[in-house]
Amino acid sequence: MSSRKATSNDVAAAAGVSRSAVSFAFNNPQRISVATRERILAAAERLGYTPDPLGRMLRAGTTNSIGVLLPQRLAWILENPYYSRFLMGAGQVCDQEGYTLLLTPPLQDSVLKAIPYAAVDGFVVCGLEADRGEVAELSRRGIPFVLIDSDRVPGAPSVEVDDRGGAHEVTRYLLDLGHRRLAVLSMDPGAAVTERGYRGPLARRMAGIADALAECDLTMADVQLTEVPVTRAEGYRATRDLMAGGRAPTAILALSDILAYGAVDALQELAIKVPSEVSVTGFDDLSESAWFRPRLTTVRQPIVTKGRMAAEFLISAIRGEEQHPHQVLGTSLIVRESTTKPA
Amino acid sequence: MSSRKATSNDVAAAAGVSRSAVSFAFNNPQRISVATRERILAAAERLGYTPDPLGRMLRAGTTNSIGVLLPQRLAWILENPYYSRFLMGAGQVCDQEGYTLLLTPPLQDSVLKAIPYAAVDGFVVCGLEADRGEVAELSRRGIPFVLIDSDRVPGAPSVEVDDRGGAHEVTRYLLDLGHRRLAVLSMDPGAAVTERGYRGPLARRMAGIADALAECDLTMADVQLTEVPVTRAEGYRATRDLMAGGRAPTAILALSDILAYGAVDALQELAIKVPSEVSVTGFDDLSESAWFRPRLTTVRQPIVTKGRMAAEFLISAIRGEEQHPHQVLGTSLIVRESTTKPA
DNA sequence: CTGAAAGCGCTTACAG
DNA sequence: CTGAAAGCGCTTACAG
Repeated sequence: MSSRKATSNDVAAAAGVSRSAVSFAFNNPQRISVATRERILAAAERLGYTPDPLGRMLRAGTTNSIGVLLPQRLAWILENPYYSRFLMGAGQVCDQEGYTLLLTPPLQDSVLKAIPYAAVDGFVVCGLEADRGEVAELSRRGIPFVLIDSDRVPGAPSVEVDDRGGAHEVTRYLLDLGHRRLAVLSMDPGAAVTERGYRGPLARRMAGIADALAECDLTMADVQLTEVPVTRAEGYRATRDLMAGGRAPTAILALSDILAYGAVDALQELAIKVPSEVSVTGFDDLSESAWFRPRLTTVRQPIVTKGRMAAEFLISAIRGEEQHPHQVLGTSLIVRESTTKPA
Repeated sequence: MSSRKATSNDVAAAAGVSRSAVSFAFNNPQRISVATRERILAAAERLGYTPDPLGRMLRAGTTNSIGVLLPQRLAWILENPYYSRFLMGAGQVCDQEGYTLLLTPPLQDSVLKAIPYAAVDGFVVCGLEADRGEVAELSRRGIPFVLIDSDRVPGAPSVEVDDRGGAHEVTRYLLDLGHRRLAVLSMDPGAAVTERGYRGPLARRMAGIADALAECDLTMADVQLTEVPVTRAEGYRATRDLMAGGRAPTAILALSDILAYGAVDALQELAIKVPSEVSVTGFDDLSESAWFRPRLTTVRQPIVTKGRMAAEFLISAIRGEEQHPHQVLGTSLIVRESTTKPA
């Protein structure tokens, strides 16, 4: 038993047949006689032969794998329940269609650089807020891709959510309840983005908030905006700071359920009653939000559906079927127990 | 612009050089003159050429990707926070070492079948409770692998947690508090496993519980065992049933935090106070458990570390460095607010 | 029923 | 500094 991996050549030699026969034994049994086949299989077993997937893929021109091109390192992505949900949706389709899922984080901090190294039949591209050549690189590679959580790029298929409408609806709801001292707890857009304003879903949510404020003759200057990384601990910390400040809000509008959980944690610790003293809203409607106490009022976005559709569109593009240029999914306001009129 | 993807051949022809030169232009610039290089790059740009990753990988004999061989469909795996944590640990290492992560679910319901189709340099194998030839197939493929959450297989490297010790400790803790009417809320081991008793981590946890019971002259027959799929809703449902039964427990020992959350949900809905009327314990110590109300008493297992170690061991094996045959990580009982003496 | 050949796309010794 | 050749491992028309 040599240490080198056995190839179809070795098996062919051992069984006294050609490489074609070996391949047929594995992939096309009816093309060779039973006797030959058994001889080949026995030799393969003895040598510990297994067809090399890379050779197969190169030959077939297909990997049966779809890539998820991620905007951040894996450790951060997988910490975020939003991405778990999204990947679950994409995973459903992979399960169904027999694809594996390649998680592709930036290479040397560059999404662009990761593109040419992934052995996949297509990409779902996540959170590409500012296109820094990624779309061009993707087209150059000549494999299909679908954008999600991005700004719209002409000619690039995408699956989006009506973030603007969702943010408008929840803001309007709080305003209609009578709240005027609003705090917005937003996700940190990251250093790169600030120079030219918001991008992607966050920009749309901000616009939605502004829309609603304008309807009540208010502007963004009338709300307290805090931007933090999306973790429960950061939501907690930010809320403690907020409540310690001069003009405490009567409602906290979080742009993520995770941040809303942290906000409630902080308020409870400060013995401030939710919702009677301060209302709190989230965004996403993660499954925990229905179990959370108080049950969280939030904007539901169909995260799993988004993942599912993105993967479905991608796979039909891979198969050369119909093209789906853009798809916008609706949101809905889920009113539960964490909101009420201001005291 | 033809629809066929450009290859290094096309670029070579367009630039009037050999394919070697094209390769050098991309991978080894100093081997050719600046002028030639620029001519080649210009041609590549014009033709939209990008080196094909599959050709490159086949040649190099390396994919820069590690596979995670999963025991269930992606949709189920990604629904389970346990796996998110585990993948986060593995992801940390991938980030650091520049690997991508290929999620490889069973193919046609067979873990075995998925093995030869994944273009990876090695596998982390999860939850292989009963070895049905997977280990042999893995060895045959001739790439390194590390087992997680498995029974020990001779010669197969693994990273484990001291499930038995953890289960012993929490059971003993409840017993020492004075609880004698215990209900154990366990994960459903799946149809295949029951015939020959428990396997893997679940078997070890059961053994740990039995150890502790024996120390108080009790046996498994003295506890109420319920087995359900690991979701909060199932934990909730099972607990409602439990409390409706004849001899309601004074303590519920859940073998997963998720199930413990569901148990508390049910108790709260039944207006049964936790912990004063019924104590509840979990297993895992997910990050939410510290935020949960009442803060959950649970067995902490180092899930992220497990993922990290598995990936580290795998990568050093891929690099032909030292071998790490078996590693057992400790657990610890985290006592919080969900447990107290029986009423 | 079986084999020799071509080719998927790439890179790296080897000559010149 | 540059090119022709070999080869990574596979499969599938094409002959026989």
